[in-house]
Amino acid sequence: MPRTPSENERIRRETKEQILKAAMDMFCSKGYHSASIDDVAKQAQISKGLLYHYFKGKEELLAALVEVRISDILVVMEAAEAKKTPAEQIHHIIEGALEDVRRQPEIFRFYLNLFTQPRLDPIVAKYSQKLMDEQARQFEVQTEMFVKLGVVNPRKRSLYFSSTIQGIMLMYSTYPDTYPLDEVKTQAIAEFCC
Amino acid sequence: MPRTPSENERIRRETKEQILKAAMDMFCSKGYHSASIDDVAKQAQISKGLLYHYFKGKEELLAALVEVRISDILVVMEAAEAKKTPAEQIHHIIEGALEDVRRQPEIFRFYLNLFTQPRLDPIVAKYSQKLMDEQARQFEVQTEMFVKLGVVNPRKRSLYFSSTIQGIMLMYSTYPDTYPLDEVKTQAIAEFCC
Amino acid sequence: MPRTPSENERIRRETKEQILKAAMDMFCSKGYHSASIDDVAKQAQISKGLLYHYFKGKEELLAALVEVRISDILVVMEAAEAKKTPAEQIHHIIEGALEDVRRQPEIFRFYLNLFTQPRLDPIVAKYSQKLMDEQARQFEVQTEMFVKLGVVNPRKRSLYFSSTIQGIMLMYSTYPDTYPLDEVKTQAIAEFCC
Amino acid sequence: MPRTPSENERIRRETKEQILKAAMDMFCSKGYHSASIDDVAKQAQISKGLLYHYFKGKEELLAALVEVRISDILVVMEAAEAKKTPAEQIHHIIEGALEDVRRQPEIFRFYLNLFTQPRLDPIVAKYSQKLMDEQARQFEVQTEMFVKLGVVNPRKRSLYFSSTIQGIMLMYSTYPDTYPLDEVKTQAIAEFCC
DNA sequence: AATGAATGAGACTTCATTCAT
DNA sequence: CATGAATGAAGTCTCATTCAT
Repeated sequence: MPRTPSENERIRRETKEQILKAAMDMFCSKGYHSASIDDVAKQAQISKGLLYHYFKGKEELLAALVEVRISDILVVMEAAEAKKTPAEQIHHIIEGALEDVRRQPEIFRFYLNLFTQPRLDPIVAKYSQKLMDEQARQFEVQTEMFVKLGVVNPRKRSLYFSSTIQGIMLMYSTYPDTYPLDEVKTQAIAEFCC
Repeated sequence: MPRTPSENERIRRETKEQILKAAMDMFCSKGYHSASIDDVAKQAQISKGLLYHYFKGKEELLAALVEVRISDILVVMEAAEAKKTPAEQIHHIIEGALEDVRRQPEIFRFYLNLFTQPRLDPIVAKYSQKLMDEQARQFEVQTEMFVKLGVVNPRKRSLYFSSTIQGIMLMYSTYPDTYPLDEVKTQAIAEFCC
Repeated sequence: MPRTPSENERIRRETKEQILKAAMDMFCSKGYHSASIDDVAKQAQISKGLLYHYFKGKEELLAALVEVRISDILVVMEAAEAKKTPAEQIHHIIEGALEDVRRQPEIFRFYLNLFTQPRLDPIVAKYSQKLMDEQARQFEVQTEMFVKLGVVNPRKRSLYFSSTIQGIMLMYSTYPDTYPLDEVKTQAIAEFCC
Repeated sequence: MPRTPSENERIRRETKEQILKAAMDMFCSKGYHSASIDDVAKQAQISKGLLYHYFKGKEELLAALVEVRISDILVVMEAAEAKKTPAEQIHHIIEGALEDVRRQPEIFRFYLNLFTQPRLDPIVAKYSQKLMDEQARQFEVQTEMFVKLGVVNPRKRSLYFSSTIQGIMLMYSTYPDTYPLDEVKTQAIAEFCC
């Protein structure tokens, strides 16, 4: 008795989700290169064959995860843009970024790791670039906020802001147990939100 | 007649140096996991066998490079400590860190990549930890400088300072062609050196 | 449709058997250290990868073969114990041991070779020890037979018996073409079975 | 100032001796295949290069050791032949063989290991064969003793005798700490020397 | 949709041997 | 006589991917 098409569709979606979650888990805990397809399939509790049925290969898993990451960034930025004043907008970016790294420091580490991957790595570089492109696009949006805020050199200020936030995220994800994220967040808000 | 011990010593030193340089090159351009021993040997223009004559394995190459990195960090910090006023000291740290990343952004990227490697990676974690330990030690030294500077909460300030510097280095090494390092450096000096 | 679990089970069993047979062949003809995994895989007409799919490594092949050997020894000893009189029991041990070496002198040679391997060989020693332990256990059983036989010093007699049988097996497996196994067997039976 | 020819000759002999001793040590403790040329050179406290100056390769080391073994066997057999009565002759063989294995069980193990090496092992087989040939030659000498002793079937008796002695040596070298060599020796003498 | 048996390229490493000095 | 730097073939093992069912 064959499944109905809609049921098939649901199974497909759920299984894909399950695989992506497993891939994120394994990539985070072992690294993209060290995590094997076997690891991912076992974590997702499916067979290797089925994994290949859903994703063309290891690379496509990475691609899908990067897509998710990009859309996550977009969500935060769009929510920020929806705020009325530029101060609120920047405040929202800080909150969004720092609360995200607080929730899932390993995931941030993973993307940062991707980012710092050698550009010659034939597979990884492509997706690293995608992330960089998206970040550059969001940088323009953010700079516009500093323009509205009326600072002297908005582009430079925006860059310094990004550097600081990235640095905080880097350090928190490195020392998640001891880094006083709240206090540092306050300091950042004080410096950039007026 | 055998070679004299001193000549052997010279050959050993030079070949080791050559290998380490090749290893740094390949690890930077392909990443630690993706660069093969073959790659390193070819880059160093020696046989795989000779590489193993000098280093017990791939891991020992990494260990040696990490040692070099740690001693580089130490040199900057000691030079900073030798300065008379705390403002000069912090200024020297900023200069040291940012000029280093300007000279060799890929090398900074490589160590950052090591840093963001999953802690479960059995080989890499050990050396990543070594770097973290050294950085923690240097953080204490740096905090002492902020104490002397008389800021309100020196530890918090020191942390925020480190986060900012790390963030700048991260972003510069990501966009070495467009990032206005000089201007950002000026901004950082203005913020932290008084 | 996937294969049924039972069919997979069958395939696994058969392939494993095939590999173990090939391993025994190659170990016998080239020795444990000299036979390469490639040799075994080729002999079994499978790929190296599949071999590793079934056995964790070369050592596990050896382990599996030693298990088989131990169970072979057990079978003979249990059959001997089932006999009614001690004379019959000892007679059965002689028959079992000598007919085994007659059927497969190379296999006996292989295990003897394992036995005489240096204790420091990190891999081999473990399995050599397993064989020795089992032999020691069987020696106790055998000594009990000599007790029942009523000889003066049963332990010493049992040891002398074992030495003789081992020596015969050693010499037959060394000169299988010329050694008069039947006549020597008769001599041994005459000496030990009354 | 060059050495005198005779001094050179002495150095050569001593160094060769030293190397052979080191080779025996390493082969016994690690096995012929597992012991590396480096191991032997280090044990002999000389350089690899010098070892190759004295011996063409690993195989020649084995050859030289086998020569030594053969001449050791010969010494015992000739001493036995010099005895007056056949009973004394056989007694001397027993003493010679068993005291030898008592003194150096590992060395006996090593040669037995060589003996049980697969015949296809291209290197080892040759020397294993040499040992077998010599043993066969000595077997004839020994059989003649049993002829003089007046036993019914001297050839068969001689074979049974060899098997027993070999078995005792095998078992003693396997359990040197617990095997009651003296008592078993007495038993063997009682059985074969009258 | 689903399984896991099967493959083969390529990774790390060891080691007998050669050679310049 | 003596050294140890240097080589390269061969070995063990991993893993992304394919395929029959």
